[in-house]
Amino acid sequence: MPPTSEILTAERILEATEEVLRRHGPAKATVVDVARALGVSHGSVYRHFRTKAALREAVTKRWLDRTSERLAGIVTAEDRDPEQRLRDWLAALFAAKRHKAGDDPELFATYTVLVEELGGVVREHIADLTGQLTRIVAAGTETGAFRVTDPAAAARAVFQATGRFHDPCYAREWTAAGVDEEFTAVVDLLVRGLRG
Amino acid sequence: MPPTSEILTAERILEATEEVLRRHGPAKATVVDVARALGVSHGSVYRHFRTKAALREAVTKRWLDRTSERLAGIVTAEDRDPEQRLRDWLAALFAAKRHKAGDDPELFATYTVLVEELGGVVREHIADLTGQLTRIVAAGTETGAFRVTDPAAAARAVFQATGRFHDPCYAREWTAAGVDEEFTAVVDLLVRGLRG
DNA sequence: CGAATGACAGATTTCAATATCTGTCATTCC
DNA sequence: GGAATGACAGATATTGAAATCTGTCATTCG
Repeated sequence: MPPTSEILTAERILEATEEVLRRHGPAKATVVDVARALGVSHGSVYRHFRTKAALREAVTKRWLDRTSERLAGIVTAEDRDPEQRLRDWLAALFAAKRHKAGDDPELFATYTVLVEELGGVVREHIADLTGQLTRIVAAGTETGAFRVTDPAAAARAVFQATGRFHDPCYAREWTAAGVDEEFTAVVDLLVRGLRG
Repeated sequence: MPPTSEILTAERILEATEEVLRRHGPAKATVVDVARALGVSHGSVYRHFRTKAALREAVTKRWLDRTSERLAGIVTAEDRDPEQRLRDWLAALFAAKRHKAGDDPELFATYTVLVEELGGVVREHIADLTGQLTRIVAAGTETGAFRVTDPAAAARAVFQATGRFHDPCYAREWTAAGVDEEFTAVVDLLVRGLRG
């Protein structure tokens, strides 16, 4: 019944790590804490993750991937035209980030710190997201809804132009009044630009 | 001849403050340091600025205003059409920020920290900048170059959508390869959107 | 035999004492 | 008399010794 009796897997370590991060924050969360939470020695944790940095990286990647997976469904939603899919996707990204930031601010702040120290993981995540966006823009180009010469470049521009609504450095402004109108204004402007 | 012989003015205190900030950084710069640099007692500094926070605010406002003033000239450049003026203005804003960040990274980092703790000053500065943008967008609406219903809202959207190229939180990416192409891609997309 | 342990060295963090700073104001100086 | 000073109380920052953590590895355990 105690977790001690179960087999120690990487996944269980990641779960415990997230819990420790939520409790202690990024600065004070230690590998020893994680081991304590699992009822094992810290040496056992090092069997699954070579360094503390690797553990932090893995748990952050896991967290970012949860968002990517949610959005992936919108890319292939054939029941909506590309323009609507683009709007849905951007709105879903904004909503996902805003909920993460609003529901558990401690954990969000924690991951924001982690994300800053993990350049590679973030670049990969952003490449993943702009890849999804590219597929939507390309679909719109094919149907004639959008008129762009380079869907990938356009997707990158759209992603960067909406940074205010998904980049953690703006998180504190996501609760301000009127932010939804601002979001709509930016997205409308971008969609008009894509239509050419 | 020594600065001690000159009259102690708010401006001289602000100059000394900027120098102290450049040398010591935002965390270690003290009012005593400023007074020492001027060869006066720290009590004299408090005659001109009620608190340390007020001094930091004044020096930051001065720094931000230097950028606003440079850009104001572009708003009224009658020899260029509104679309070109918009492109010029955004490029000038990006160039100004990028140079500030590149030429004196220490001081830029310092002011970035100050800006973060001074919500009011920044809001005012942003209102100033979006006000300038609004005048350009409104001019374009009058000539028919742009088709927007609310120039102020459109200006705000353009400002927010270009955040990646003027918000200090992205400063570290302004030296990356390809950032100029990214800037052009975003501005092109926005201009197309304004043309409707 | 492979998984887990815990003692260990060196690096990092904590904590409490010590020093410095902020902001005030009675006094000095010109 | 108005500007400047410097002593002062309370708040904040620095410092270095002690505690904790990271990462390794010889040993134990099942």
